[in-house]
Amino acid sequence: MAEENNQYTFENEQYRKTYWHTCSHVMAQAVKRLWPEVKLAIGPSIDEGWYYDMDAPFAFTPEHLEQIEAEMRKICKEKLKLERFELPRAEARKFMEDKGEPFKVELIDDLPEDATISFYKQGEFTDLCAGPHLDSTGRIKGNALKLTACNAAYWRGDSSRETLQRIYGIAFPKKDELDAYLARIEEAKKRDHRKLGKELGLFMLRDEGPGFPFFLPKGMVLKNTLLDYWRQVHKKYGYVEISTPIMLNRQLWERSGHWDHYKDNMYTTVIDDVDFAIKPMNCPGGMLVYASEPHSYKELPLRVGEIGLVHRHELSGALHGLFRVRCFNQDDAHVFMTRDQMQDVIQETVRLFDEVYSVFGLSYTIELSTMPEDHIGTVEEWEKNQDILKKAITAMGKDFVINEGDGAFYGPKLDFHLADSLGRTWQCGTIQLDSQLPERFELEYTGEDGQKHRPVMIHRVVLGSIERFIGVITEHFAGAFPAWLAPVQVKVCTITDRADNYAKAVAKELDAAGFRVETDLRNEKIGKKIREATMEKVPYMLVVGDRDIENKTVSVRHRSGEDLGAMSLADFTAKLKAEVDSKEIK
RNA sequence: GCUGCUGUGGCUCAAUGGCAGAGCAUCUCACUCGUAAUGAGAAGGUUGUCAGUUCGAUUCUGACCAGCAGCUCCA
Repeated sequence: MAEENNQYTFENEQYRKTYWHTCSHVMAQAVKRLWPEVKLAIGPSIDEGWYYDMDAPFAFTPEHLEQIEAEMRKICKEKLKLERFELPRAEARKFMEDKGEPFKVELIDDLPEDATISFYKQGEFTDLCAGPHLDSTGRIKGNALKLTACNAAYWRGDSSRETLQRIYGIAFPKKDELDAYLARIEEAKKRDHRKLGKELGLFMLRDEGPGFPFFLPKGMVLKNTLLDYWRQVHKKYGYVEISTPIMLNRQLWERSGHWDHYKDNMYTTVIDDVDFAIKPMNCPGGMLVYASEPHSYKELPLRVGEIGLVHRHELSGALHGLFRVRCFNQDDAHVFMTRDQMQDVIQETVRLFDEVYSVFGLSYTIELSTMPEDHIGTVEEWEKNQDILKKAITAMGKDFVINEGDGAFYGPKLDFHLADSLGRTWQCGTIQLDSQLPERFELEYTGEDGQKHRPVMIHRVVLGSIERFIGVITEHFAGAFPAWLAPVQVKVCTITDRADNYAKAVAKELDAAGFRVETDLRNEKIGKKIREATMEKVPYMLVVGDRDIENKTVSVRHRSGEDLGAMSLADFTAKLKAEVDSKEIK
């Protein structure tokens, strides 16, 4: 407990959580003072700050939040002591019933019969809570707290239950820290890929197709460059590539299990009286390719990649820029192997992931998702497969956290969550172990013994969805993509129209050398051209004027503002080539 | 899908129950300029859609669509 170790600093995570937890109670107290009819549900501290869920007869607005904040500051000034006391369950229940707090009663009802329930009292306000808490509301710095949002949340996370009002807050020991936090949030908003995507002309979304992104010319360059790299890496790791149809008949989806387990998210249609579904996943098509010819153990592990366009009908409220769409390209691959090869293949796949992510300077955390309620296959099979995943990852010296019951319906998986430069994480890569689909599709290979055997397989994506990955790196780089990825790598800017022909010749030469180059020959001042190219995040600007024509040079400026001076075009080309080839992040 | 909010030229945003405005971008003209915005002019909008109230609706009401925040969901 914070009081005991006397670590009154946010460096101490326990203290930080306790601080925020107490803030949440102060917030609840403030709300009850202002609107006694509000029913309290639950108010934990979270990774950043806290929230409190409550049932109010109206929806909170930003104006309400200001009122609540003011009341919270008052409570802090009052320096109310937090006193802990305990009651047996039955008394605790009656206590909350008398106070007219139905959600608290429900919480108590879920505790064991013989439980003793702790409460914290601060002034006139008492709340059910396990603690710990600060010893006084006076410990909270009133001017360094802020209520950041009010929103809806389901009671107990259940969409069939009451919709409650949730208020989020954040607080720090000092006002500077609050200001720094708020500044960081502002910075995050500037990096939002939806904003940058529009500004940089990467992609767009239209009312005519909610969740179906359009890629614009510059976004397409990004996507294709990414895919070129992807193909290069996968070739190195021994993958072959296939492409399977977007639409296949119902029978196939019934066989794969998708019709039963995933139908609500699938787009279906009827053609010549036969049900068809647009693929939400690539695997059944991949199964058909494997099954189309006999295989030998000598071919295994057989690594088959597919950049597959999938469609999934996600709930309208879940859509979010490129992070959550209804149609996207998966950089999918299925690796067919013998049971003996499983661990090696998983480890090889993780090495491939490491190689790809490091190119972008992205770090990740791993989650192991285990057997869900709705699954196919036996429990023994699941446990065996989960163990293999654990063993493979542990042997590589990597940490993981377990995400209970979140596996795919056909098998357990390792999910790779990428952190962007602001520390937010997005699931991108996944490695899913599957012995069910080979069974359902009766896949076989001929073993050394001349007998037919059933292979096992993994489904895996590195980038995840190309769309999501583009969103992640857009935010990660704040739109300033490394030169090898930048849609436009060089902008040749003229000082006067006397340099037009020279600029065109420079651009032509760069284009011939394989670079993506644009010219800015507009009748504008050089300052304006520099400004606009910088805002477009073009890595290099080549300024050319009379002096450069005379000396046969280009004056090089990096988007960071650094002036690299005049050099020959050959020198610049060599420099850029080195930067592109090394995929340097700059 | 749920709760709340939002929707005005290509973009960012004003304003109003009585002829809809600015900046940027676009086009034209002048300026020919050395590292983050040269000046002037022109053109551009049935205010998301459909109903309703009203003498009159972009403004008020309702439904729908889309977006935003969060929840739920997420192979």
